[in-house]
Amino acid sequence: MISVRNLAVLRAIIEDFIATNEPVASKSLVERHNFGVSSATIRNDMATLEEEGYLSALHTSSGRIPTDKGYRVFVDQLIQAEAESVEIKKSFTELRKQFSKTLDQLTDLDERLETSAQLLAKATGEAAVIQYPNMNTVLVRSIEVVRVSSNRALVLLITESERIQQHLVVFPNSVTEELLAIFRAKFSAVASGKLIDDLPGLLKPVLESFSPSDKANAQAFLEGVLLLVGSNRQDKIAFAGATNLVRHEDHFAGGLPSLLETIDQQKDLFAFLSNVDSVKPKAIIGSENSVVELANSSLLLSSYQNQGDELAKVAVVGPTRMNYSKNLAAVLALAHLLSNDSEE
Amino acid sequence: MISVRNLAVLRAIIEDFIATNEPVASKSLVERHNFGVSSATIRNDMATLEEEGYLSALHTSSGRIPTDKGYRVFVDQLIQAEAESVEIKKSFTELRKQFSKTLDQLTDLDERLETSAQLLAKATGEAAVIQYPNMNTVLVRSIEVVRVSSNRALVLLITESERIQQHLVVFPNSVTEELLAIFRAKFSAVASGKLIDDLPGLLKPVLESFSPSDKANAQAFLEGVLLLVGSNRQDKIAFAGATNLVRHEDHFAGGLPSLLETIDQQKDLFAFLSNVDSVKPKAIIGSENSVVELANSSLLLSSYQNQGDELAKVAVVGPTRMNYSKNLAAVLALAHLLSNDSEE
DNA sequence: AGTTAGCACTCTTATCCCTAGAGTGCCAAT
DNA sequence: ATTGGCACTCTAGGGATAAGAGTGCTAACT
Repeated sequence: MISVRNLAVLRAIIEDFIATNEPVASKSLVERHNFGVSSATIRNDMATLEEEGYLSALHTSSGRIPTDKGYRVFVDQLIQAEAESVEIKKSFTELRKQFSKTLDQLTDLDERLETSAQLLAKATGEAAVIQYPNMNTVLVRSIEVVRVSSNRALVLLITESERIQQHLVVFPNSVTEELLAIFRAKFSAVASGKLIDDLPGLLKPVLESFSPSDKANAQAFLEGVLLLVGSNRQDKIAFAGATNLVRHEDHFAGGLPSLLETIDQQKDLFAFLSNVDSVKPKAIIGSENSVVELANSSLLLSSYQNQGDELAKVAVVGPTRMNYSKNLAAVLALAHLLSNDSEE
Repeated sequence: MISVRNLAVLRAIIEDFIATNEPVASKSLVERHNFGVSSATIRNDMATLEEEGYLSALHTSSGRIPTDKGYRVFVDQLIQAEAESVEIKKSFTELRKQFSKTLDQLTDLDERLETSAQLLAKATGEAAVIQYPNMNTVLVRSIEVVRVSSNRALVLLITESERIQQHLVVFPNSVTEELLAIFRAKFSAVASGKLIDDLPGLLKPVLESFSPSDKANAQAFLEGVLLLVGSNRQDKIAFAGATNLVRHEDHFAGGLPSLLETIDQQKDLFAFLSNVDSVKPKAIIGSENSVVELANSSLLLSSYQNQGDELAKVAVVGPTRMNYSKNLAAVLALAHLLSNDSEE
């Protein structure tokens, strides 16, 4: 039923619509693209495409705009062709280089992800969402401590992927350098090489080995460590590019404020991203979206990994008429950088 | 020329205008406020206020809106009365409590200021800007180091105000724990008790004391420290609440994008804030503003201190018709929390 | 003197109506 | 299957008009 030219026309319409944000007319199509046929023929194609549900018209005598289903086949083609597309590949390597320039210097997890989101938002001109990594499969390298004052110290958790997190612990009693060194040695010895998730169970028994006089401080130390462990569990996301959403304000009929609130709450969005079961890049277009507030936006996402284990997702949020090909390259580039597979 | 009731009317008009964002009519004024006079009388008052430049009318038969000059006397009154105002005082203590709940746990400078900006933005419903503190008067307590891998270590700079900054240093050659301890000891000994600003000059000579084999690593260590010092000099600001600006989009006739860019660039805004020479809270209203992009917004700002030395400014950015009294309380509360005067 | 009622006057905003133009859908011809 | 041609539909924009909101002014009142 759908011919090759039909698809070409669909593709052209989507491209033009993304570029202009105006319903596309048969005449302007033949002007811009070389179909070698007249506008009347294109009109016939458009009619069949509309019958099949790939296009819709605002009213009888307006141009056509793509439906979600129309975007769907377009994006599917795009993702399919992603590996071969010279254009995407070029954009990918360029962005990868550009991103790594800023990212390579950052090791603090928060800073790294926050910056990543900002980079992605800037590169795409849309909003960017990055899930905090799932640390289930990451091993602890060591626990470190730095004394700040008589009763304060910074506790650091260092993983094999060299992500560093820290927390300032306030001790009930003053602590000496020596005591902190003992804390560090005992806890780090137990934690080293273990899964982050297992730390709570493993470290608690260590408490028993301290004399009553040190126990309160050791407890505070332990709580500091566990807080770092816990902070890996929060269903946190990094978000950037809110101002880009504003540019498309009119597109989000449901109301931008409610959309921003959903993002602020993080939980829903995090859960939603987690439930997308694809490791490969994927687009979720308009009405396909189960998060109501995103109903007339698109999500373009991919996942990043650690040694092949999926850590979390990277996504771009924008209007259904976003530039999928450009944004796909950006998402892939960032996902690649955040992954630890190709560690030098 | 300006009577007491004139001022009361001005005040009422401003309050109503802030609340409704509609030109205020004489009739609605007498309905909402108890002036005990008729609308005709109010009209006379409004006429004199307009003659004196406190009000303006969009067209002959519309209500009146405050001019920048009108806001000026209103805000001046407010700041004058700030100390006595029960309302502001109550709001102040409440917000202070609320802010401190989240802020007290944060010691990392970036995190602390970023969160502060977010809190302020949320409390005011406007955008918030916080200057990074001027570290000219802050003393270094110590330099610390944590080994992460054979050629990486986290270098930390701890100040007397217990602000902590860190940076991951990558060494050209691998380093042992012992060597790092020596680095730490030598550099920290020199830096301790000194002004941050003086570190570059003081630390460079230390390099000479290392054997040629260690020099490259020591150099990397030093560069890490200096980078931390340098990051205090960047004219950096923390910003939050961009989405709140969007709500007032129509108000920023000059264009929101350019405003956001100015904020993104940071430099201009930082310089501008630095040049405001008031330690006391201050409002900068609309056209008084020398930063063009802020020309039709207001800035409500105060400064925070360390032992009486001004560190930097805290500000709220919003439309000229923002809620000055509420926002003043919030700015004061945050400035108070960021100050180190009342250190426990 | 200051205040007030009353009314004419002004300007905006909404609504209706109309027309020009863009674009399609379809038919008959190729 | 494609195309030129043309009727048909719907929108966007431009007056024109009417209703309503609000002021400014005058003359009367306290």
